[in-house]
Amino acid sequence: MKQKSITIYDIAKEAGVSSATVSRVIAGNYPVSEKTRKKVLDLIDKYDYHPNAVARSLTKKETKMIGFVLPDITNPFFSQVFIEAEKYALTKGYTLILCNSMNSSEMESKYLRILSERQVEGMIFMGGRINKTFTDVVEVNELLHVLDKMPVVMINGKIDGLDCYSVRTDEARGIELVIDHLVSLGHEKIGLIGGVKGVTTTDIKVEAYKNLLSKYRLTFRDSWQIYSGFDVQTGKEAINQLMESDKEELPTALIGINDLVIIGALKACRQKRIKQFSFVGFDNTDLAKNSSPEITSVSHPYSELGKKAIDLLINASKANSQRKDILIAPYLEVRESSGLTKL
Amino acid sequence: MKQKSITIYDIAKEAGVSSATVSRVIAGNYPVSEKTRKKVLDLIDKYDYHPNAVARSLTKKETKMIGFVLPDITNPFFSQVFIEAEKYALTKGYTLILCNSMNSSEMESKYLRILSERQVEGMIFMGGRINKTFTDVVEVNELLHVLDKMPVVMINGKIDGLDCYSVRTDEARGIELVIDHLVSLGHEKIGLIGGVKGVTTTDIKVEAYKNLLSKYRLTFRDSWQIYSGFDVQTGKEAINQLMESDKEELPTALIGINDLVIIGALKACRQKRIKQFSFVGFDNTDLAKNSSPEITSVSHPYSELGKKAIDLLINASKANSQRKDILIAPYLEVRESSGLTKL
DNA sequence: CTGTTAGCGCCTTCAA
DNA sequence: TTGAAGGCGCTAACAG
Repeated sequence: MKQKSITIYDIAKEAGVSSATVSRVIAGNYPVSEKTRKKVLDLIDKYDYHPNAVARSLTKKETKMIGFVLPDITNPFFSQVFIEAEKYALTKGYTLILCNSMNSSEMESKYLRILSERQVEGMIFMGGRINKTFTDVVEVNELLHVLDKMPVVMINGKIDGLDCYSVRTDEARGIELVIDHLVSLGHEKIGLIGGVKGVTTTDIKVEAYKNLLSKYRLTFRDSWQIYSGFDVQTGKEAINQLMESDKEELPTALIGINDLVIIGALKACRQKRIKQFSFVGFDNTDLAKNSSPEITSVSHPYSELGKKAIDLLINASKANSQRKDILIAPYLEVRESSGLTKL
Repeated sequence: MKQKSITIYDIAKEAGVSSATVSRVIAGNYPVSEKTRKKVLDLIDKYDYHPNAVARSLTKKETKMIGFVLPDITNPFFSQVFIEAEKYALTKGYTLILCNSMNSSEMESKYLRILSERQVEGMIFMGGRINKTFTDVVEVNELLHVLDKMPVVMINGKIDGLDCYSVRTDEARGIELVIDHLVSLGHEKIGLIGGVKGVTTTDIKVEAYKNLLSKYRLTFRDSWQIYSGFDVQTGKEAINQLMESDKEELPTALIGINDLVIIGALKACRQKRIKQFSFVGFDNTDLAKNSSPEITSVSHPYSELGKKAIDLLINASKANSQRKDILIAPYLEVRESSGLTKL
């Protein structure tokens, strides 16, 4: 392996033209006579020549690379957005660099530096520091430095006072979809489990939940809205806590802050042989589809989120007329779990 | 945004030294007087200067980038390896470029070209063309071109006659772990469902399965080994097919080619109210853990696979003494599903 | 339509 | 211990 790589000069010399001409043939942006064009193309083919993107980046001061920072790509919630962004970026000639911060602020900082050194043309953030309601000053400062050099898009997150683009799922609308669905099935007592107070996505959902109950004049009990967390275990805990409250006044349907919480809740109910709840999850991950019973879930507009994020970055320099904040509606994927109790 | 970026020259000028000296301070590989060193470092700090990795790559002819090509990062089987590789690469100063081929040969080819142009120092392949038992000539030729320029590692796949590195899970050993486990639970009639004949991972498992049954003198029926596919639906189909065969001679335990197939099988059994099988999956994805019942599954050595792949690439140029093929043992994650039938 | 020239930002001899 | 100079491979004026 490792043969000396051939350059634009080698092609030029053998074709009896200058390197500039070869460059023009490749770029196709300036006129070249058909004859020399063909000669050059033949040689390019003969030697299987490929232009060196590093050299090109240095000259043109554009790398066609975008950094994508998220906590953990094994989480389908992130990977589904990422993959859509990648596919779309490819069609636009951009390459993404995925950076898994593993929820570590240090790793996130390290990646910020690396991406910056590698001269990416923009960064996309999803999860991590952009989802804290109370933000860390040092972390925000790092982002400010980045913003000095390139455009930034935040997906499903936002930090106040940071002048960057954002693309978000309209989660309040998601909760509305769920409640409409449950009400149409006859439910009037609806609970919300999971999440952590102070995390943006939780706060938005809880607020929407309360507003809608009030708007629809549905019953509300403090004990029906249970903060617990984001994983399976906390879903179980939420059920335990719920069942310890007044048995006379239990909800008939439960909305989960995400699918995992619902999976936990289902497990707890199965163990305790409880069959009195209908369930709706959030995120529409593969877990929802493959669970038994299959879980009705709010689906983020994954494809749109990914594409819009890329579009915003690519067009950031051109039109500063474009909207900086984009809100996209989710949709409801109805499956078995929301029809468990017949009312 | 987009301020003119400062260079090594700006630092040099203000420090009253040459750019070479600044370069030396940064690299730290040549002696520099303590006084100028400090002066330079102070300025670097003052201007928050970061060296331009693109320019460095061009001069040093090393990009510290590695391409990682796989079919679909939303599949946890791939993402778990990728993330381990990424974490490890980071500690070695390398950045990975993830390329999702979406099982499209065209996209895979396109990415090969892009990675090559971007001057990555090596490529890792997982899934896709490297898993076909019968290989496409054109596809192999493309890989040969790549091999001319850089080292290549294949994870859990191999193409004969291609001189590249490989890291694989010892899947035959995985099947042995499963059968040992099932035998220890008293099973003597064991089936294997899922997969497609001609796909390497299927072939390896089926062969190991047959060998071990014969070695342990366990009953074998042709109807107990059912090719069907790799997803939930095909798992259901396998059960349907199995139940149409001689009812007197059914297995008591079923091994799945992967977790999804077992999830499908569990669904089918629940629908038909069949309770006569124990189940073991393969891959140990989050689906296995979060399913009900939780699925016993063979876990790939995800972390080792990822790390070894990176190590092989990084050391490819140095020691050609290292082994080119590495086989790593999987382990069994025992959960509920293998204990469903008491014998 | 085509060649010449001057960088892009950095590293690495070679000389001092 | 330091500076000058050349070059990595390509592109973008500027001439012609």
